[in-house]
Amino acid sequence: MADTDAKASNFIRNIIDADLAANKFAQRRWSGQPGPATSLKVSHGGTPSEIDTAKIRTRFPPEPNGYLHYGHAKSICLNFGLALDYAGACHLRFDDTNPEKEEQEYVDSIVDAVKWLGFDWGPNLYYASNYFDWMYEFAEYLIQSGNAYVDSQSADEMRASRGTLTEGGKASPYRSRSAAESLALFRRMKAGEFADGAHVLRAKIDMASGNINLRDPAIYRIKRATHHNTGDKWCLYPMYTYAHPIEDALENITHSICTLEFEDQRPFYDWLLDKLAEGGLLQRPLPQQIEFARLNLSYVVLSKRKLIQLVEEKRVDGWDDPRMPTLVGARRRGFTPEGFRRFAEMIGVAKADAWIDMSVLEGCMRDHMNETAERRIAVLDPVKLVIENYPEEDEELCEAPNHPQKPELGKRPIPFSKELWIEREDFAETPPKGYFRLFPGNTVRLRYGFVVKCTGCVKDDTGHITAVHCIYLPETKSGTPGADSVKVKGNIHWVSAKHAYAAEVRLYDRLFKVESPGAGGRDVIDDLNPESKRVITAQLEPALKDAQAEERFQFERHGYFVADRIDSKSGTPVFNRAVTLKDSWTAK
RNA sequence: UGGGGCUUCGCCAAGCUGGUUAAGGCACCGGAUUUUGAUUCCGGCAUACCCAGGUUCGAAUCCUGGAGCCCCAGCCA
Repeated sequence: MADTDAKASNFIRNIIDADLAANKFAQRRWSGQPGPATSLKVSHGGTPSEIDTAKIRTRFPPEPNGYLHYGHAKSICLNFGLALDYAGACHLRFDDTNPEKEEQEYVDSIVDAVKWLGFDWGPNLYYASNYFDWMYEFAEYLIQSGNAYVDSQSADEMRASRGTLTEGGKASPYRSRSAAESLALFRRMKAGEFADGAHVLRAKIDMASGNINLRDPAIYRIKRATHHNTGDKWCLYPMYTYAHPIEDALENITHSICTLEFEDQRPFYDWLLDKLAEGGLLQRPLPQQIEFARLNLSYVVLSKRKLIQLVEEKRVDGWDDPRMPTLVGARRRGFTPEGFRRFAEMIGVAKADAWIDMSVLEGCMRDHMNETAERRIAVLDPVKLVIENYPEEDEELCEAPNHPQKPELGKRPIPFSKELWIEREDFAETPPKGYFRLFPGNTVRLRYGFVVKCTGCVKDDTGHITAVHCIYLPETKSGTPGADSVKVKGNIHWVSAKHAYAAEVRLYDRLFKVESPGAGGRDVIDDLNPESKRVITAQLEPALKDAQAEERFQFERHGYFVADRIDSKSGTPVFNRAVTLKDSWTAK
């Protein structure tokens, strides 16, 4: 994955370049562990802290409350990619400050997903919840320095006095409470003396600010819930707004990259860290928050609420359904990590709201698998082809290259006999204009086999074609001197009927049939593509019987398929279609 | 005049410390190769940068005014 080509410029790289040119981070120290400035004077081992050797530090900070999706892939590639390019480090950090929503199951799946995408956080796997003690101490400092107070209004009262988008808010009657009184109350909150919601700790900033986030945001709330990591140690938990900047600072993050909706939060981010640095609690330079536009993909929904709906209403087969835009789903679908990385590179990073067409992602997957997937033959909609002049009991081997552009991947034998399966759509009794496959009187090559001439077809009482007939030209076998003695335009694939492996194949297509599912107030359910999943029994070349779970192939003239990692059994793989081949014929 | 942000080819996106023929990718359209109607290759593809004024020898880049779109009133993240 060593990318030597210059990366496309973007505004974040420009910021980093400027920071590095100014030597902004040269004196940062890092003891090897996250911690406040006070812990940096000497490291935990008792020796002086070292200069941070990571040129930059970024982080991917998911909340473990759901499965990662395509949108996260963009952020992961961005953060880890930047760290790689700049000889920095990227931390995987669980932003687990709300125990009511978070579960171990999700942290496990997130770890798997990031690994699967090909990234490595080394020793830098962290949990916000491990910083709760420091966050608490910092909060006491804020109270003592007059920058925070305990508010005893109800949630409703707080909302009412916060004002509106166009009018400032009014101060809480508790805003003028003395630091000593707030501190005492805060300690009692920690000790569990109050019911949930009875009090809240608020930063004291500016109730009249045009930016609502600066109107004394709540930073700690009482919440009795068992935390997946800290258990029942705490009954009050920090809010994201307060916790996130501190997490970044404790971890020496240089560039804290997040999505646009947090832009209004940045003034608070800076305010908080500045106050704490003033108090000697954090080292400077402080991390800086940088916002970029999140991924919007056509034909896809990425909102957690809607994804949950799909799963709960059983519109899909779970979170890892190959049609789901989750990373676990993508993996089962046969999408590749390289494809995602290519996609992230291709769409770039900017601040303008952009809609990327799903076909771009599909194209990236196609590109990558075109380079890497071995070719195999599969007949998805089989109809018999009977070779009239081929002896009944005979059979012979033909040879097929595993990759047309990579001879080093070798060849494999495929058996040939009198009765073959071919694709129903490769025969036409009356061919449309421009059609150059099988039709009465026409010759085509059976790919890697012989040239055959179509003699007609057989139908049942209802007019349904049950078999196609042809004669073969024995001297035209692929790889023999006479192979090219007969020129043909058409080239179709086939599988020997008596040697074929009949397998379950799932043909997946886009989950939604419209560009913006759920737009205009519609229920996303109404926009579901009824043909997003078709399960068929296909006739595959015998070699495919040995496919290993998660092995990917190009089924020639069809697309890219993967042996399902869950349902494949040894000797009986089941295949999922990841994406079709580009088709400029049926597109017409 | 609540606050913040965005607007460059069909889709992304460089460029924005003023002077380039306005990068690059994807898509698309030609043509060549091809035992995948795939791939690959070669060629084409913005006198134009949301609009209107202004400054300047010169503006996508600076100034003024305007338009459109997105985000914010959780004790969610």
